[in-house]
Amino acid sequence: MSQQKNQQLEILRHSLSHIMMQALERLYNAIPAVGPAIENGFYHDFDCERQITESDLPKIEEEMKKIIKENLEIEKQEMEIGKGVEFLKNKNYRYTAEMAEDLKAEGEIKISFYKQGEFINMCKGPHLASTGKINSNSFKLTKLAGAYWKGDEKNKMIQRIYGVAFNDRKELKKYLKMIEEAEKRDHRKLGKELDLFHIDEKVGLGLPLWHPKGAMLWRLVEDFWHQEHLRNGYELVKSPHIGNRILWETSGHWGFFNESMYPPIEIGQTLKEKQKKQKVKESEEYLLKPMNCPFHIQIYKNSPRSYKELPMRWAECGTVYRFEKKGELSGLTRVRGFTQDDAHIICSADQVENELGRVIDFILYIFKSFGFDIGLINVYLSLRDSNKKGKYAGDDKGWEFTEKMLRKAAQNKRLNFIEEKGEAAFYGPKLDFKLKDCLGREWQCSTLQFDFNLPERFDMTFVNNKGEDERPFVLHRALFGSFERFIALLIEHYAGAFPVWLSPVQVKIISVSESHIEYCKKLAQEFKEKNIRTEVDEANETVGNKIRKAVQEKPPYILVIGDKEMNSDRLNVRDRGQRESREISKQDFITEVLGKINQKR
RNA sequence: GCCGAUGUAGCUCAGCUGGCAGAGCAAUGCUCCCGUAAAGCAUAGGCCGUCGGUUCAAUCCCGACCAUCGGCUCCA
Repeated sequence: MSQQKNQQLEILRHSLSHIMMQALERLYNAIPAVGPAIENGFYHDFDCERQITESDLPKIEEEMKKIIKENLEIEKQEMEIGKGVEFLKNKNYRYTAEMAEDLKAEGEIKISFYKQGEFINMCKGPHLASTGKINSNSFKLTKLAGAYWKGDEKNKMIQRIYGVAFNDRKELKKYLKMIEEAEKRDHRKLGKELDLFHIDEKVGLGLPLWHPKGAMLWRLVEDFWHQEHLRNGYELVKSPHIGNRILWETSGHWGFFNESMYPPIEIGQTLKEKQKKQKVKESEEYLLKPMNCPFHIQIYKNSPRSYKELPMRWAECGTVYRFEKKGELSGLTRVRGFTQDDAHIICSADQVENELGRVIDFILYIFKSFGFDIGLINVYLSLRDSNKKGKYAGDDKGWEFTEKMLRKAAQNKRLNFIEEKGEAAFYGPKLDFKLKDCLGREWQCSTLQFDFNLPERFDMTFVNNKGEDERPFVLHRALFGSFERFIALLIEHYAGAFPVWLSPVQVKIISVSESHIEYCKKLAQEFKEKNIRTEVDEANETVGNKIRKAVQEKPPYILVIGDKEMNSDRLNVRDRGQRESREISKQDFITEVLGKINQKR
């Protein structure tokens, strides 16, 4: 779509948001808060005594259509800011009034209002010329939500209604159909259908259990990860799941990360002693690790280091635990125990630039290997919000330097990134790569974090070529982010139809009748010895039914084995996505499958 | 954690205004021995998310809690 058309659509959506607000005011005397255009539609926040429910949406839509039909002219008016604030206060538009006051505090002199019929509110605009410009069939109110005023959970929660909007009914229908299709790719749905994983209440929320096929998928991803890291000059390290409180106090997690950490485990007695309520003799507190970095740093500190050893690139698939709020948990994309494909690069100041570049290249290579086009990935440079200094460790100078270096690295690699204030980690700025799930929600996967704080806190040093102690930098980076999240996005990306090298079952063999089962098993064994993952369906069912079930499991190849195959070296292959089968010699088939396995890029 | 919706068999879902809980698939057994998207018969499977309340009687009405889903906040 052209940029101009996009802008027009954005204006239409924004105007619709005002129309919805007008309807809400007419029907329920609601007080407006913010109401922007968003991707595919709009929303409007409002405060209202009545709790709006789903059953109210048709009525609101109807009122909106009435406003469209009234064809009210939308006019812009300007006011001196003091007068504007007064005006809004008189209307009891307390949220908009507060925003106007904020603008005033920032030194704004004038503010603009948009008026349509009896409805008038402060707004930057632009808007359509009149409400009648909108096609009544081109929008739909989709969902209700609560939202904190100004996005701060300390503030009051007000109500929000989302809508989707397009130029006409056809586009709207197309979009709704697309969403319906996308929902079929949902990893939570496919995880069940393909028997990959489940989350068990008895085990705990946000702690997924991987079934054999899911665990195989994980293993394949991890094997690839491992191989590529060795090729890229990394070494592996390994660390435990819990660490002494002192470690976390040193790292700063004890103070800066305590909202996301599980409370400590008291050590100094057994469970049995605790159950008997015996007194603890010597108590130590251990914490489940929310990050791997302090362990890697302790490995570094285990012996004196020389500049000749740098850079060190230490990687670990480390399982970490974070106590996420219940309402934030979601399938595999947001869990409480997850495995990061973590690595720490410890280097000197003059090596930083090169190392940052190498990591960016590695990230892009990994995405490409799993079929994610760079165009699908949103890149963010997450910076400190210098107004909220309590949230961050370290001095201004360090932040300025690291932010500058990271920005430069991203620019050098020609990344199309967006800068976001207030999104940095507590110990440094980061470059985040986010993928969209089937419903268009963004999830951070790769991250490259530039840390100048932990080296300080842990007093990391190396001896430079002048024989002096020097402080290294630490780059934290994850390519997948977490296996759980990345695999979730992989499942959705491929809609469960994984490329041959990633398929948990590559070849599904179906026996025509009882007499062929033995041969099928023999064939399967032969494939397995060639490292082709094979499964036989020997059920007492018709071929048609077994085909049907096999197709639902989405293996790349289905073989139907009967007399014909048993008495020759030919195989009958049905490729995924094809309704027609083909014939091929066994040898050629094996060569073909092995070729596909090696084809991963 | 907050706002809203939802919760019936392993899965997908029926179940009207309160009156003994239903189907298909899957499972198990038997029959059939079959060539590219559902063979036949039979059996088993339920604390209707949990706990309270109202009622002669609750899957159904009310309340609390738990979980899931969509948002908010937070985040890999």
